Amino acid sequence: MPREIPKAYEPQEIEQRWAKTWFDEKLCRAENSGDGSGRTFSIALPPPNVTGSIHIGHMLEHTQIDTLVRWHRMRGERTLWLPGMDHAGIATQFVVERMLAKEGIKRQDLGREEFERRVWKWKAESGGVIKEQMIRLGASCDWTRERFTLEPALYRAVLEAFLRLYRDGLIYRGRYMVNWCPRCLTAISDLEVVHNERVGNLWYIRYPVAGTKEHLIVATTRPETMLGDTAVAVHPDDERYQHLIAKKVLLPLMHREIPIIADASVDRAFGTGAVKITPAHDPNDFEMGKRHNLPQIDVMTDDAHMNEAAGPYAGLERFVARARIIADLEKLGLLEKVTEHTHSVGTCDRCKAIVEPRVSTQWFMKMKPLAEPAAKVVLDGLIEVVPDNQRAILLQWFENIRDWCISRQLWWGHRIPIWHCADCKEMVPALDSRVEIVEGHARAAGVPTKCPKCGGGKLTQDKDVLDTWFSSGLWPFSTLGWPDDTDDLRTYYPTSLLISGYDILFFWDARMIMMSLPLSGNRFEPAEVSDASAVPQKKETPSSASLKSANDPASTIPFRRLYLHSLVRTAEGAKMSKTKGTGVDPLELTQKFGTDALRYMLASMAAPGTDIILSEDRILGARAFANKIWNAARFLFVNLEKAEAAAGITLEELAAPEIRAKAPYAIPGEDGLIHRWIFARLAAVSEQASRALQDFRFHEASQAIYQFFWGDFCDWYIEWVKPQLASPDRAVAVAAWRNIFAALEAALRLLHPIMPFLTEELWHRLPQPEGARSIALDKFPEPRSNWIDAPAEKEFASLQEIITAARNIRSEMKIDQKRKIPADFSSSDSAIRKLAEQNAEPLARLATLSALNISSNRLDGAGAAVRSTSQFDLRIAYGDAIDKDVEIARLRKEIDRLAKDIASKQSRLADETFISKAPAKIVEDLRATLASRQIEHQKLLDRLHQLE
RNA sequence: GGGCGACUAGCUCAGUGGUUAGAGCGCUCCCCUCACACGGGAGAGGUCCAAGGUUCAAGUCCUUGGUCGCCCA
Repeated sequence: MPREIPKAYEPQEIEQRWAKTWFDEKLCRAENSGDGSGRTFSIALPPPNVTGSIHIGHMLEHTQIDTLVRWHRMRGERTLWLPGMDHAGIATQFVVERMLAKEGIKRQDLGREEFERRVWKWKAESGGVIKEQMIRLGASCDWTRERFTLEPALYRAVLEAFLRLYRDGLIYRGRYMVNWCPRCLTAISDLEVVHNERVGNLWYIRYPVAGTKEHLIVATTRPETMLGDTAVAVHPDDERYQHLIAKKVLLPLMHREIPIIADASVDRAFGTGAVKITPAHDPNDFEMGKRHNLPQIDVMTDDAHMNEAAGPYAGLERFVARARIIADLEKLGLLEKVTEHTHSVGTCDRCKAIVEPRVSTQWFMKMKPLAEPAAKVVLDGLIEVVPDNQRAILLQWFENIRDWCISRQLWWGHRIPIWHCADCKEMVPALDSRVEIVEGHARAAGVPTKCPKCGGGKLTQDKDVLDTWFSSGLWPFSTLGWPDDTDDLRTYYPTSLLISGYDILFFWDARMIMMSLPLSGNRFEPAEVSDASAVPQKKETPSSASLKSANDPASTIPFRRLYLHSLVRTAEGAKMSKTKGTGVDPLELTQKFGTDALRYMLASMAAPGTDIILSEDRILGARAFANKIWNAARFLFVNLEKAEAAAGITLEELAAPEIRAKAPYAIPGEDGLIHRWIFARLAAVSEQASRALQDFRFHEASQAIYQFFWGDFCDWYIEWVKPQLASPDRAVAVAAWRNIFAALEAALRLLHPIMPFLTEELWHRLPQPEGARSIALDKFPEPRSNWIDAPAEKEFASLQEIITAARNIRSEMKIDQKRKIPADFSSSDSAIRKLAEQNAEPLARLATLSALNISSNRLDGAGAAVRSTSQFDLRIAYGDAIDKDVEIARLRKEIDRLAKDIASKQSRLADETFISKAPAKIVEDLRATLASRQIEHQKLLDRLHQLE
C-alpha cells in the first residue's frame, strides 16, 4: 500500500497511468452473452470527424456522456458506449488537397484512385488524433467496438440503406436547384449553408421594352446573373405594369429578347415591383421558370467564373464580372440607381465561400414520407427529448422538411452504387450491398455488367459520393452490425440515449430518426436481387402508413431519449471557432488544471438549456476541489500511520470491504451522533445525485457532491472526529476509523462518474476485494436503510448553529483565534441542553472555548456579547471588548428584518382564504416559523434595550 | 418575417408556485492551528429587466414592452 502522498494533488502522472491502464485492460468492454437479460444501457458516441482534434465542445459532450455511462455501469447495468469516427467527406478532402497543394499537386493530377490512396495514407498517419485524446481524457468507451464510417461493414450498411431507399423510390436523381460551393466544388445541402445578413447593394437596371421607348426597371442584388435572365416578371394585378405584360424586353448586354410575364409570387413592394428571372441561378426563379416554361441558362462554371453563355464576360470571376457589368450598364445609361440594401448571403458552412444557387443534376432523398413517421415517434413520446423546448423545434423542422441533396462531387466517401448505361442512359443499381476489399478498403462488389433495359454492356458507376451525414444517419444500428441480425443489435438497439449538441439536431439527430425507422427493423430482408434482369421497378413513394406497418416504431427508433446539451461559448458569448482562434484547447487546460478539474467544472456548469461561458476562475475552483479531496484522503493515510505505530491498528481491519459494509459503527461510550449524521448525509446526497443524473442535471449532482465532500465531510466530520481517531481507547479509535474510511470510500464512488482519475487512484489505496480491477466496476452508493437518520440531521444542525454563533461572537469581538475563553449557554429546551452537554467537548474545541457552562437560566447580557436563536442563547464575556455602537446597529438591522417578516406572516395567517385554501402543511409550517421568529425577535429587542 | 432562449449578488450561474432567494469566484476582517494557503474561520453584498394580470401565495405561471443572444425563412 503506497503511503507516500504528495501534499498537493498532482494529476498529470496519475491520469496518464490510469488512462493507459483502462485502455490496455479493455476495462469498459461491454460483455454480451447474447442472452439479453438484465438492464442495458447503450449509447453511441456522436462520431467526431476524422480530421478533428478534441475541442472544448467535445470535452463537454464527453464529460456528460462519460459521467452518465460510468453512473449506469456502476449501477450494475450492462453498459455500452460505442465510439468511432466519421470520414468527414469535405473536411478530409480539403485537408489532403491542401497538403498536396504544398507540393504543387492538384487531385486531378493524381486521378481519383491515387487521390483516394493518398487520403487513406493521411488517415492512417494523422487521422483520428481525437481517439488518442479521448483515451487520455478517460472516456470509458468500449474501444474494442470502435467503428469508422468507411470501413467495410459500415460501407455495406450504407450500400444496403441506399439500395433499399432507392428501390422504395425515396432516393431519386434529377436536375434541380442546389447550393453550390465554388470552393469545395460540390453541391451541399440546405443545412450546410449558413445565412448571414450583409450590407450590399440593390442595383436598379433599365431593361428597354422592345418596340417602345419605354424602360422596365428591375432591381437586383446579383447583377451578374442578369446574363442568364430568361424573363422579367411582374405581379398580375400591378396596375403600373398591366400594359407591358406579354411584351418583351431587350436584355441589355446580351441583346436577347425575353418575355415580360405575370406571376402572383412577385412581391410588388420589392424594388420596382418588376423582377428579373434567372431560373438557373435562383431558387424562386427556378420555380417560376418551371411554371412558365422558361429556359434555364447557366452562366457560370463550377468555380464561379462566367462561362461561354455569359458572352463577352466569359472567363471572368463572378464578382469581377459583376463590377464590369455595372460599369458597362452605367456607360450605356442603363443603370437607374444604386441603393444600400441589407440582405441574407449564404456561405458554405465548411469553407465560408459564398454559395452559388445553381441548377445541377444531383441525387436527392424524399423527406416527407420519412419525416412524418419520425415526427410521430416524437409526438407519441417513444423518443423523449430533453430539454423539452427542443422537442418543438425538432417537430417544426419535420413539419417544414425539404428534400435532401445527398450527392457530393467529392472523391472521398461512399460512392453512389448506381451505374449509368452509356447507350440508353438507364440507371442500374448495384446488384446487392456486398462489398469487396481492394487494397484494404471497401467498395461495392455487386457491379452490374449488363443494362437490363437495352442489354448494353457499357456501364459506368456514378461519380458522386454520398453526403457524410447519410452514413452518420445509420450510425446507431450500422455500428451494431446491421443489416445482419447480430447479438449486439438485439442487446443494445434501440440505444438508450443520444447526447449531442443542439447545433446538430437537424443535421444528425433528426436524420437518424428518419433513417432508422424504415431501415433498422428489417434485418433479415436485404435488398439483394438475384440477377440483373430482376432490377426492381421503382415503386410509388410509400406512404407513411405503409412504412409504419412494416416496422414497429418502438424497436426501430435509434434511441429512447435525446438529450441536447448546451454549447461552450467565449467570454463574449460567441460560438467558439477554430478559424477565429477563439477556441479553447481542452488538453492545454487539463495539462494546467487536471482532467478531473476540467470535467468537474464543465459538469457543474452544465445546466440543461443554458450555454456555458468558460471561466478560468471556475476551473481553479474545481482544481481546488480535487486538491481538497486528495488532502482529505491524505489526512487519513498520514494519521493512520500514527495510529498503526501507537496502537497497532491496521488498514485491513479498518477498511476491508466487509468491514466497510457494516458501517456506521457505534462508538463505545457515546451516542455516535456525528457518525450517524455523516451517513445520513451520504444517503441523502447519493439519492440527490442519482435523481439529478437521471434528469441530466449535471450541475445539481456536482454541487450536491461538492457540498457533501467539502462542507460535510471535510469541514465538519473530519474536524469533529479527530480526537476519536487518536483516542487511546483502542475500541473508540477503531470504530471511528472504520466509519471514516467507509464514508470516504463511499464518497469516492459517489464522485467517480464525474472525477474518474482521482477517485480511481484513491480507491486503489484502500483495501479492495480480491481481483477488483477498478472503482469504475464497483457500485454507485445507494442510500441504505441504516444510513437514513432524520433526527441525527436535525440534531447536528443545532450543534452547527451553536458553534457558528460562538465563532461569530469571537470574530466580531476580535478575540485572538488561539485564545480559549469560557462561554455560557442557555436553553429552555431540555433536549437542546442535553445535546450540548453530550457534545461539550467538540463544541468547546471547534469554537475554541475553555468551558461551556450550560443552564436553563436567562442570561444577563450586560457587558457581554450574546447571540440568540429561538432555541438557545450563547453569551461570551470578554473584557470590555464589545463595540456597543456596532452591536446596536447589528441588532437594529436584524430586528427590523425580523419585524417585517413577522408582520408578513401574521397578515397571511390572518387571511381566511389563505387558511382555507392553502395546504394544511404550509399553514402549520408558517405558524411554527412565526412562533420561533417571535421568540427570536423578543430576545433581540430585550438585548437592544439593555444596551441602549 | 416566424420561432426559441436569456435578463437573479461585483462576475459566472443555480433556483421543480409555498419558511428569511442560493452556490462558486471576487470583496472585507482574522488566522501559514499538527490533511490542505489549491487552506481555515467570520462577514458584507439582491426593489429577482419594467409594467400589468392570474393565484390564498409569483423570482417561478400569463400578457405587453425593453435589452441581448440564437435558430428557421
